[in-house]
Amino acid sequence: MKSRIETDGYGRKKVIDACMEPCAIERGMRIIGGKWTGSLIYHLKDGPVRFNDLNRMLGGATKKMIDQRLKELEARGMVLRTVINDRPIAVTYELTELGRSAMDILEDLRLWSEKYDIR
Amino acid sequence: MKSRIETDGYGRKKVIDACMEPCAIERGMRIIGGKWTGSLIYHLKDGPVRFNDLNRMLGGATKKMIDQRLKELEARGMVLRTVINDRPIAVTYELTELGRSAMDILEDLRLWSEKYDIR
DNA sequence: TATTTCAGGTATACTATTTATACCTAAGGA
DNA sequence: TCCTTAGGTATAAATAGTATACCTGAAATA
Repeated sequence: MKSRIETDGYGRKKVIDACMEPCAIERGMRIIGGKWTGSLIYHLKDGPVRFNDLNRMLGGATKKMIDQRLKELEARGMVLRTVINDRPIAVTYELTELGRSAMDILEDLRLWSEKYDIR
Repeated sequence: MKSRIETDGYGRKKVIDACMEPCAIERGMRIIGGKWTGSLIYHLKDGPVRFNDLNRMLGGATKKMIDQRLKELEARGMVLRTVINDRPIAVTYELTELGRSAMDILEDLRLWSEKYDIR
């Protein structure tokens, strides 16, 4: 975020150093701000959860969405997928250290949302 | 976020109290997690900025996106639009108190993004 | 025994959001 | 005169998200 602005005598401003590609905020949001991603991470905060339980916990998200988000997070090393049993298949998802590192942001977001009654 | 989980002897878990509608995290994300919204707010942190300057600062977002996001944020009372001049038209956008209240979250997100080199 | 349920997903079709590109009006500068 | 700037809007195409149904194998229910 290097961009600066200078103002001339007429109140006109000039951008001195625009950020030409997604800045840190934007890059972060693309990860934890994807639809359902934040909720997903947040619901994993207390330890491993199984796929269908996540699905039930996030009323409103489809299995496809959950699946896709979990795969994204796994690919980024934020979530760990473990097959705990095949036949009957059973899988759990849990946060890695990196995944857990986002919890503070999400907790702040939750508090903010509740404080200002965001709907 | 009332949902709880109970585990039986086989590692199977049951959701006791699922959140059936978007929880606080999700509701918050729908506001500041929209594409470009976080960046937009963040770039307003140092005071009023004009439309085309925002457009230049957020390399990658189109005017249409910027316009739409600013209108959303204005409608939520997070941003204030002021016409400082007509003929030649000049408009500035700035954060309200509510808009400013989201800055801590965004600042944390920025630090997180940079610390873990999120791309 | 037959049907339904659950696990963890995938397939298909549809809708909504985002992007790319061009354009608008009025004023000012080269 | 032509080009640029301001603050947007219009149109079409690409991408993302949703709703719904379905798959395999095991186990519980009728």
